[in-house]
Amino acid sequence: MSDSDKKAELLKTVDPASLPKHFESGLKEEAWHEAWEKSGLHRWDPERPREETFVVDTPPPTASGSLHIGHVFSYTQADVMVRFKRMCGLNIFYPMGWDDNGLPTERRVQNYYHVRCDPQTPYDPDLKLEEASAKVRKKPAQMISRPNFIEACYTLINDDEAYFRALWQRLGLSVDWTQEYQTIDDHCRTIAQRSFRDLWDKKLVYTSEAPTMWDVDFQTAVAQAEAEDKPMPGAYHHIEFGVEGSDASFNIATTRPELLPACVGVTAHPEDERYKALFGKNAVTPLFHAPVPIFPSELADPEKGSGILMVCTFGDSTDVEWWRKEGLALKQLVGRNGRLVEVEFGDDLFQSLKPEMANTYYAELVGKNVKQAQKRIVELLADPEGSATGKGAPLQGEPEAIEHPVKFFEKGDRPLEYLPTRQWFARLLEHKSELVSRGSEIDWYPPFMEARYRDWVENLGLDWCLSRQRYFGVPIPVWYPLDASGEPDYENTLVADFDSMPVDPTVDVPPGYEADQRGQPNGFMADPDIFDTWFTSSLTPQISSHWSLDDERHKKLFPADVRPQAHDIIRTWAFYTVAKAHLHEDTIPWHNVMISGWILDPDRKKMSKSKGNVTTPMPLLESYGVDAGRYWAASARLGSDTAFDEKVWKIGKRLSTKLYNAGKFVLSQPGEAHPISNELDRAFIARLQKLASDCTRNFEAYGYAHSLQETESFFWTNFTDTYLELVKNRARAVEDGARGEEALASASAVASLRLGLSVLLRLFAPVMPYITEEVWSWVFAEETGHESIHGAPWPSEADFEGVSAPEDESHFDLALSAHAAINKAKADGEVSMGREVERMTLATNAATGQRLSAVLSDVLQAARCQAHTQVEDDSLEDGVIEVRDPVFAPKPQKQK
RNA sequence: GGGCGUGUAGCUCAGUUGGUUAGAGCAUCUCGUUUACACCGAGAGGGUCCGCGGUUCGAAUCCGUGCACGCCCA
Repeated sequence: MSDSDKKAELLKTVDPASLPKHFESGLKEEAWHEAWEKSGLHRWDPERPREETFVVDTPPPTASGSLHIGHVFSYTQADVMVRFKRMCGLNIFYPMGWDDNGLPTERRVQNYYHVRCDPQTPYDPDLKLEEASAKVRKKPAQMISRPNFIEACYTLINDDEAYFRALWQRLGLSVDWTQEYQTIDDHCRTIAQRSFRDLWDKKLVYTSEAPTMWDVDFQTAVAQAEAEDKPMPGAYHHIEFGVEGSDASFNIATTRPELLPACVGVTAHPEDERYKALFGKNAVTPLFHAPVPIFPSELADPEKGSGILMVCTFGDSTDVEWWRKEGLALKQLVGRNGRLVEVEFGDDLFQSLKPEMANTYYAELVGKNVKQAQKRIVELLADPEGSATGKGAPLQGEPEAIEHPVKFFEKGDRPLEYLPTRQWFARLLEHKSELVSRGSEIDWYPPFMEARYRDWVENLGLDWCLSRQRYFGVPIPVWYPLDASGEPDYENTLVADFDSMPVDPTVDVPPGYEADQRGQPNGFMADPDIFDTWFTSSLTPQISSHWSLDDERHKKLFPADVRPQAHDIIRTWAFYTVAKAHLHEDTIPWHNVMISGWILDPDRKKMSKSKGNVTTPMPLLESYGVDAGRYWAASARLGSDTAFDEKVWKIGKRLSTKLYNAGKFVLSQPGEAHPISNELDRAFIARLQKLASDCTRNFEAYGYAHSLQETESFFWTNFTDTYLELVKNRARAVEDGARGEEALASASAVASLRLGLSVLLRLFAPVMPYITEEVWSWVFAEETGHESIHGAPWPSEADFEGVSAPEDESHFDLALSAHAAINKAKADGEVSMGREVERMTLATNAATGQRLSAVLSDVLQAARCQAHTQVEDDSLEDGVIEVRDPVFAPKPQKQK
């Protein structure tokens, strides 16, 4: 034995017999999750500087929503990036929140317990609620007090959140669970209310009574971002109007005849010859005989209907525009509950040339909902008595059926109405261009998603309505003084002080007042409303950074590095978050946005509860293992919608199994530590090095899917199926008694296999945290001193420093080709790959033959070739190896 | 109607700045049990790269146009 041999360190190995036959994913997932929690691996270190920190602005899921496979998809994609950054040595700040305030929770509570909140009902401290049975659901909902309702909300969200938390932990999201929050908790209330106060001080919020989109079932205002168009069947009703002081008449076309009593004007295009003569005159409505002004407007489309139309308060957003611009009367017809309110024709507002007739007709409509009222008024319009001209029934012909877009609250069941109500707004319209440029300061992945953001901002038509007439949310921290007659004075709003927050204005008293002045003349009243949920969730970066509460922490965590989210909420969550950061601190909220695609069902349809095509994750995770699910999620590039395909989970599981087995083999090879010296080994390492640098480049551009694909393909085609087979015999030589040069060559193979495995495991680690951790723990944990692979360094130049470059990198491909050529010969001969080759001829051109000699011995050993002849055939192309006249040994007898 | 995206093997998807004969996995067929792995391996077949037109020595890739699908917005 030489001196160097004596000094050589014996490698730590694993005994394959001691390991279970298969990777037991369920058991191991639980065990590793516990280990990670215990070691604090995912914990943020507040002591390290900002430059070394990677801050994630995690989406707080709506815990009351249904859990489906799309969650696994997008949250995994974020976690894969986080795990990469952690291995790059960054101090990860990865919090988790629950978006539990607001309407989704209320709705779930209403359904689950079959209750409704009634602010007039007194609090019942002994109230016990149970999940409503089918029988109970048939009866009217139980009315409960506001505090009882809010208690019920808390009970339910805690259950829902526990369920989500369990999934996240199972999924292996490397979240720092010490940084958990709920958007309803006191901390978030404080941040949200302070946000309001800050905007108030900057004169960026205001209250006004203005027509606002209103959901008649939830009885709350909604913002532009929450409204969506749905195609609905409707019908043009052609109705004859008269002209005051003349025999003239014209027909308007409307889809909302029930708003005829609220008609406040008539308009047509200024260039429309048919109606030019009418501008400046008054029209007279049928049935109600109300005189209303006829005015020109560019917004009237001469091609649509008859080209002339009635303006009502309010049929749609254009009505609001005309009403504002022309200073028209406000005849509000639809009440907050969606029913037609009582009005009296003949007074100053509801003018009528025939008040008695008008009131008789209107009596048929009052109290009806919009749909019922429409049905009735169409009947009334068939009455010739109601005509404004005396020329017969006002309704001209049959209604003409059409399909047209109707605005709905995204969570609502009936069309939105426009109601003038007092609401709070944030000034966004005047900041549109700045918000567009903020968008371009952010790096979007994929880049085209920025266009979605920009389009939305550029098309904003309304300021942000941020008050909601609901219960379970953050209260608007505002009171109004009451004058001597007890009427609120909205001009002198009392906004809570920064330091007093969080406040509940329905309980707390504004500065300068006493509690007993609540509701009294010259006293005060609370604003009863809560914030739009987005008002709070647009502050997630500030909630995590403790904005306004801890400056030092805030500086370390804001702006964040990345916002992961899906593309459906660019107009809401992403947009409002950018707006808040801009308005509060004149900056962007994060430097990067990664936008996940959606999971569609196998027919490429959106998954939704109502369609019944939702896939739930737990059973899949149970049968394929978490790593397989993560593999599926990480196979999809950012931004691309993907049809759900269980096959991909199967492939993930196969990969996990292969890693387990390859790890078992490589790490069971005994030997001493020696450098990688063999040419084939060095050529392999050169390839590996290139792979590692490609993966790093891809990951840095959020191309985790590309990295995974390359790693997987390398692992299979350059490692397990080939390189590993080629060097297997050489690696085992030491066991078989090799000495001297042979022993060093053997050690080179073992070292190279181990380096290959170590690098590949780390490249896979962000995607498949469990199997890679398992294999890592056998040997590498101790050997490297990095107890967890997820705390080990991402593969870099440092891993390859001790390995000298091969003479010729292409030796690797050549060895693979030779191996493949012999395999093909065996396949053609219908013998097993393990069959010995007694003799064969290898044909190559001269140059290839020369190069082949550098790696031939491994190839021949792997192919179990006893004898061979090499011939030159210059008709063969470079790199091509042909096996000629192979003679296989007889099949060995089976041994008992 | 406007914007964005997608269209490649039976299926799910790669395909970089234009560059040999367009790839992978699954599925199919044939063969093979070998001491890491049968939750395996070897081999084979399978393509009008949505259509049309253009730029170019050369187009899945660039340009124009049409079609289909999805999403966002009117």
